[in-house]
Amino acid sequence: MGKTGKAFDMERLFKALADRTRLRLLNLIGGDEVCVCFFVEVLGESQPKISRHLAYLRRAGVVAARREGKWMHYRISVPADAHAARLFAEVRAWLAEDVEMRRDRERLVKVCCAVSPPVQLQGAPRPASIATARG
Amino acid sequence: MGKTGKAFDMERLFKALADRTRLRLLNLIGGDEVCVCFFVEVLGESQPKISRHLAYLRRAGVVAARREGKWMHYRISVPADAHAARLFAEVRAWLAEDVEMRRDRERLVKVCCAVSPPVQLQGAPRPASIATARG
DNA sequence: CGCTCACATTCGCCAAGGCGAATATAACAC
DNA sequence: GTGTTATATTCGCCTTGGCGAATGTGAGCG
Repeated sequence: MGKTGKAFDMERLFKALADRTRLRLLNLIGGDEVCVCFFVEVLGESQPKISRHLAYLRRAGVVAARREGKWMHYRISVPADAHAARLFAEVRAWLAEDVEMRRDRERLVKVCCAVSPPVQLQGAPRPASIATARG
Repeated sequence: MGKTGKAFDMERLFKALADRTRLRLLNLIGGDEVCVCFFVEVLGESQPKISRHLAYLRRAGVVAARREGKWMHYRISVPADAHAARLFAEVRAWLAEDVEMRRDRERLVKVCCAVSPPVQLQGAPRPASIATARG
């Protein structure tokens, strides 16, 4: 439950969705678990900016983080409330069809599968589903 | 189309939904056409506050207004974009189940059907569906 | 015309939050 | 311990937007 005692805070959810960078992040995560360094590389935004928006999404309860050594992986955290979950799924389906969002995902795949990735990404753990679909 | 040339501006939609007063207004409108004076009465907020939030919703393209003499009626304006429309329907279904939102609608019905309504509301045009279901 | 009613807008103030720049922290290597 | 890497947080500045209070506007009435 949120701080107000409600099952899920609608206002807080919509505030979290009311920013293009955060929508791009949610889109890049998709059904996977993605390392921060990929967000920075693919979106071409500063690392602190990415990190701040990820923190905002975490506070809103729509993503969760997992540490793996130096790296942090982010994944979608589906809301417990049924209506919130349906709505969230709707949002992600919409994102999946947006032009800019498609381009972002294409860049993510390209960066993940590159034979010689950017220097900053050498050794970074790849998103599972993309790395698997590599061959 | 929005100013950016996109079919529907997701960010703008979510900004419009990221405020409790605006969510309460959308909920009160429902599938109907409601006069501003009822919003003021039912929500117990100042008239300028209500009017400002209605203007915000209008700019975001989610409500439309119609003048009838001195009165202004607001109704939902369903987005043309299919994904936006589905998402918007999802939001309204969610609103319909929220406790505070239910209370608001009950107050609206009560005020509309009152034998001796508040002075400010005497002669105000009632929402069609509620007035019809009166008997 | 003036007056009133219903609503919209403007103004001044304040808090939330977006940004780049700098700094802090956590984990690993040595 | 030092140093480096990956990520998080803080700081100062600026814009957005919420609020109450005051004012503006448009429609009807006499």
